[in-house]
Amino acid sequence: MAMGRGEATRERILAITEAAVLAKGFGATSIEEVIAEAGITKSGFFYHFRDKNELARALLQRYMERDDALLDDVFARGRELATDPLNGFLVGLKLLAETMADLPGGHPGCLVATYAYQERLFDRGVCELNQHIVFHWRARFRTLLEEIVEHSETKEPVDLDALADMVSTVIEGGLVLGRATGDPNILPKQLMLLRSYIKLLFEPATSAVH
Amino acid sequence: MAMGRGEATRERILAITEAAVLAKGFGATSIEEVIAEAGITKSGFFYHFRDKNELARALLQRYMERDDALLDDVFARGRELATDPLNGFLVGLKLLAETMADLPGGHPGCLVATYAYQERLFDRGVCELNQHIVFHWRARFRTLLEEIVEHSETKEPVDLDALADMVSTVIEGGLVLGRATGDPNILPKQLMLLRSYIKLLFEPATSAVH
DNA sequence: AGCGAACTGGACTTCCGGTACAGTGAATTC
DNA sequence: GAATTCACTGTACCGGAAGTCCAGTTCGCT
Repeated sequence: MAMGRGEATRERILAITEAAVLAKGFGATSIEEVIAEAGITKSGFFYHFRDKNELARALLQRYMERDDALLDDVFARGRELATDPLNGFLVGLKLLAETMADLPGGHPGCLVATYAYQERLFDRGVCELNQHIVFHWRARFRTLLEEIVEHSETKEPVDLDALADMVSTVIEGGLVLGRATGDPNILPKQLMLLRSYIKLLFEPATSAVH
Repeated sequence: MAMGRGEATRERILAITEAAVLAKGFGATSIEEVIAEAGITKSGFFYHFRDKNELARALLQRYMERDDALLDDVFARGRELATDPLNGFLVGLKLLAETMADLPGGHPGCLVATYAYQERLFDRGVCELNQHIVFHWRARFRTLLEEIVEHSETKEPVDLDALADMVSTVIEGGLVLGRATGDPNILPKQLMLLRSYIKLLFEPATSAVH
């Protein structure tokens, strides 16, 4: 990425802010501390972002792009390693769990959740972007699930949108519990339980012993 | 509850603050707006709470007690309506989903999650209480699950602590998604999917049509 | 009537978000 | 190489909110 001088500063501000926001929330992250760490002045900051809201939006945008790339990669690799869509999805979930487990200190948390619990702080644009991200997740996982149901039936009748949402639900919930307890292993374990559900739901019943 | 004059004011402050915190986060909730709504002065506020941190702790304490009472009730009723522990748990989950769905405007959100994403604002006592609540949930659901495994085996090998955590995970994740999208139905639906998992996991395979 | 709990009133400090605007060095363009 | 533009700096200021201090007041109970 060739970055101009301005772009590099903007990126530095975003990186510093993201760490701070995930560590202590958006409201508790002061512009002053960000500019102190970035080595710029307040005027410099407001040259790049009109206000804190614009910073929030840019941050969420950046977060979404990276998150998207990670999920693309994980589930594409899962699909490559497997012979059918169901197995691809299961491998993808396992890879995701491993990726989350391998992060030093655990996943730092999700900006979507951070924003969801501070909505009044933000303007409509930011809230809409947050909503869009969740719907984007839903569409992503639904696509994968639709490929699965073409090959195998579910043992219980389920709403595919809700099932797609369950992936996001488990990730968000796992992150909340992980943060609240300080245990980074909760998220990976929860992802493996979700995997177990998907497996039970789609795999033909085997009477085999484990 | 017979309340003294002081206790009533304290309770009023907590009720107003809880609504505000769930609506826009703790950082964005100013003491000034709380006292304005409560009709007291700043001095009056600081007579009851030393600082914002003590308010946070009292709020979380209150939240925990109510949450506890609700879960006690729901799963006790579930157990009464059913013949065995597994069915009792499944009915409890359904009752919980219905309770959440019946709340006007949906569940307002969970304070544990709110606090989890703003930890640096709080002192150790508050963070420890937050952690304690999650472990308390784990113990609660684990107890119920242990009764179930005494009667029926799981089809997949699962860690009971992780499975107990999954209830909290789905609730927290469902709330995050519900808040982010503005759709209060997500949480109930996710609870029903969790129910479906528990069912598949413990119920002997039936070849019956749904 | 008197005591203590539950406040009121007001003055003050610090920190932060945000505004305003004039100035400046480095790079790009003509 | 002069002009322009970008990417800032420096300074000064405002309003809101957390929090402190303390003196005074009202209410309920014994």
